[in-house]
Amino acid sequence: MPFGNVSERLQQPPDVGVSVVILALGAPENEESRDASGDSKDRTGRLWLPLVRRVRQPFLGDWALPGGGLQCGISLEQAAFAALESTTDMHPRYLEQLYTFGDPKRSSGGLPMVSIVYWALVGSAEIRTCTEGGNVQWFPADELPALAFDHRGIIEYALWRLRNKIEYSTIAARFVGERFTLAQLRSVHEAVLGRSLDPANFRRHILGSGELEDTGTTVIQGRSRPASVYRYRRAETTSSLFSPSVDLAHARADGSRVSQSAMTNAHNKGVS
Amino acid sequence: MPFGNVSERLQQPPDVGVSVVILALGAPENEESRDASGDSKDRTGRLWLPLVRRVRQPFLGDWALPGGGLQCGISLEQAAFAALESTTDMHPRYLEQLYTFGDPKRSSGGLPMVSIVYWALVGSAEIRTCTEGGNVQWFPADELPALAFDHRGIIEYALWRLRNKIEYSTIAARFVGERFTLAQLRSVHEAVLGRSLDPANFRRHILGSGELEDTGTTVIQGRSRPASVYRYRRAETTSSLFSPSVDLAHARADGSRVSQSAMTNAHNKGVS
DNA sequence: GCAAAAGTGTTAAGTGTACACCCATGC
DNA sequence: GCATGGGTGTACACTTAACACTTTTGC
Repeated sequence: MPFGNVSERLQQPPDVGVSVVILALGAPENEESRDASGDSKDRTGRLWLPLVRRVRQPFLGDWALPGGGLQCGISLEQAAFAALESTTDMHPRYLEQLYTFGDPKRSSGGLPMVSIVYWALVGSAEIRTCTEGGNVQWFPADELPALAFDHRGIIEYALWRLRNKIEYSTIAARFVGERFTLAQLRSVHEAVLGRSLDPANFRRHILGSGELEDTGTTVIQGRSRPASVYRYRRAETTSSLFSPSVDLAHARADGSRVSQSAMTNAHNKGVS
Repeated sequence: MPFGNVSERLQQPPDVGVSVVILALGAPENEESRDASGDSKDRTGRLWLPLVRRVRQPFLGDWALPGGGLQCGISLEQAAFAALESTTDMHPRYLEQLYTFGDPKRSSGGLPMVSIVYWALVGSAEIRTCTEGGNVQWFPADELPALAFDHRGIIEYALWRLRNKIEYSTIAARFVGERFTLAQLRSVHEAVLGRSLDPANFRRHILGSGELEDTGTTVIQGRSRPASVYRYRRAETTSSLFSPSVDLAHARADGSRVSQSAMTNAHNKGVS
């Protein structure tokens, strides 16, 4: 790592790092903002994300996205994966590149910095096992604290991308378990979109896509009629160059796939 | 710029550069592949792009995307702008970030390399003024030569993105002049999409979007009824963080805007 | 029985597509 | 007049959204 004063550094290429916007429906329960967030229904009905408190200037004390530097020999996806694991101890169930930010003004007086930003989704089950370190804390996506650099805008962009993508892809499955009822899947869509959806039309739309299959079993949720349990069909193996969402199989110790191409869909309209 | 052998370099962060996929309908006429491309209608009916011949290993002699290194003090967009101007002497009429490629395998034996890739559109008028240097040559997008690194896949991705985006945004205007007939605009769509469109439905669709306004003048194209001349409305000034397409005003000597937010459109479905 | 949620059916409105048709010009 | 492309009208298929209705459970 080269050192030098600011004027020397301006002659060189800027630092390049990888950051991750990690999104989940809910947050760990061993966390401080519990008292402010109401009951557990309020938790799982909103999007939450972990942030890291900065321990140096600039933006000392503000909150920032988890991230790390670039290294040779590993891919950008693996770098994002590592940044996610080192801060939250969780495995993402979806990971895709968001955008690369490099405007000199974004560092606000610090040294120039290029950030290759990924966004990740983690399932509700993984959140419970999350160990919360001293400088890592979860926040509701709609009640963010003071953020360092341009990270607030980056998070807004990730949320916008999630809202768009949930309408034409199967990423909602990353928030729930392998088996789920249509009501559970619908509540995910409602939490992300921020509005209620017609259960009848949601059913027809999601089943009509052919992505789901009935497992044959039913579960009783409340004091109502039992609901059929569905799962996503396998063989979403149409991965191609036109689907930059990453296959993390090679990056995971257990070798399980966490991301099938989520968007070779013809309805996809390009990132932005 | 640090030097060292390969094993030393593997300890350090990889090199980071900016590359550009430059697309146009047509190519300069002072160019060698003229004899192979047929008449001028064949030229303007297809997408062309300029490539640079590599003069060093790896991939010596193959063709590659124009690009350059990163510098502090300028934005990524400005770096892409500079790479475009230095190779083709042209001003882009549209410029947007495509994707950042960083897989270690993509260098194929060379040193690890991260490429922040942009894609650009240039108008037909600018192409004629293009000076073609010795190592720069234009190729049809559907007849590419041997390409270095993973640049073929990058170009395919850019073309896929263009085909998607032309259906819900106004980027087709970047290929034509400020004033145009609906037939001219339709021929752009047909060239990009690779299929013919119903003139009546195209008219209704494009006029129904409210983006065009009639200039009141007409032109006679062939031996047919005169066609009304349209232009895009001004005040596409809803630029926001959700529209990463770049405003190049600050990067242009004449100060004219070349890109208004081309996609705060609700139909946008995220990049990929 | 009653409440609540699962699941089905129906209908009106909107959208995309194919194609028939008229209009204005050059020849 | 005739051919050509500009421009309008229209019918049909399909999708979307709203909502009434039936079914199956807990209480």
